[in-house]
Amino acid sequence: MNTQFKKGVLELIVLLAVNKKDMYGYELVMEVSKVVDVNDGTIYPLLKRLTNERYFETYLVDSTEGPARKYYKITVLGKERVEELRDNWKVFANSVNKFIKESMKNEQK
Amino acid sequence: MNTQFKKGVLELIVLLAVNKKDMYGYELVMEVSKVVDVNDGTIYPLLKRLTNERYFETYLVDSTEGPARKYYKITVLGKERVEELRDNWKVFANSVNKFIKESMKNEQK
DNA sequence: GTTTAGTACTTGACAATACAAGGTAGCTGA
DNA sequence: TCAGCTACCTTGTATTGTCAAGTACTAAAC
Repeated sequence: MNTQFKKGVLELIVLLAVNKKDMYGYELVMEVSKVVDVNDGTIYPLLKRLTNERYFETYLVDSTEGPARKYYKITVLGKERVEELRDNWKVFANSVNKFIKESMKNEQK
Repeated sequence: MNTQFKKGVLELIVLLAVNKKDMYGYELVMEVSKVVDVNDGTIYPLLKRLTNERYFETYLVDSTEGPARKYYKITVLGKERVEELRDNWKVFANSVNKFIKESMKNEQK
């Protein structure tokens, strides 16, 4: 998996996941891993940052399977951020795809 | 424009452009700018890196409009790299798009 | 003939983000 | 009790893009 492609996109994926439903860190690692390979040491600092930036709020819930789970819940600000990033991504991905198509028309032999 | 999205993709775009035809640095800055906002101070170091990694070869051509132009020409290794990155990008972009679609189905109100 | 605008490239300090590796600690079942 | 899973967190490092500054060449305007 190309590490560089992930830059910035992980934030979008995490926001999208939490936007769908409240999730705890470990659960998010599993969920996000379905889409892109990701290390848990990448997710936790990201969650912290997004919480600091007021996109998430957190609450603890006891678990019978281990230590308490820290759940992340999206805020109004977070919802705005999801939309912003989602739009940015679409525009970006479309321009890249367009450029790829055009450059495949006449490659050098 | 989201800076982070660009990471890694810029390499693909530059490779695609040079794969299409030999180009000089300044020309590439203009060409790539059509797709994504980019700083010329970003492109030149990237070209140097890609040349060091044997994806490009270079040659100088005099110009009547300023200093000599350093042209970049793609190598066999570079062509392989283009294909690899292009495939990686497609897989990556598709998974992200799929995840976006799925998460839009049932967002939290 | 000197200034100006545009072309062309380089360098170095900096910021953001992902990864690897490591640590802490709770719970369950053998 | 201790192995294995769950759950969370931190630190050091590498990669890559940005920004700012600078060098230098040419043509055309003045």
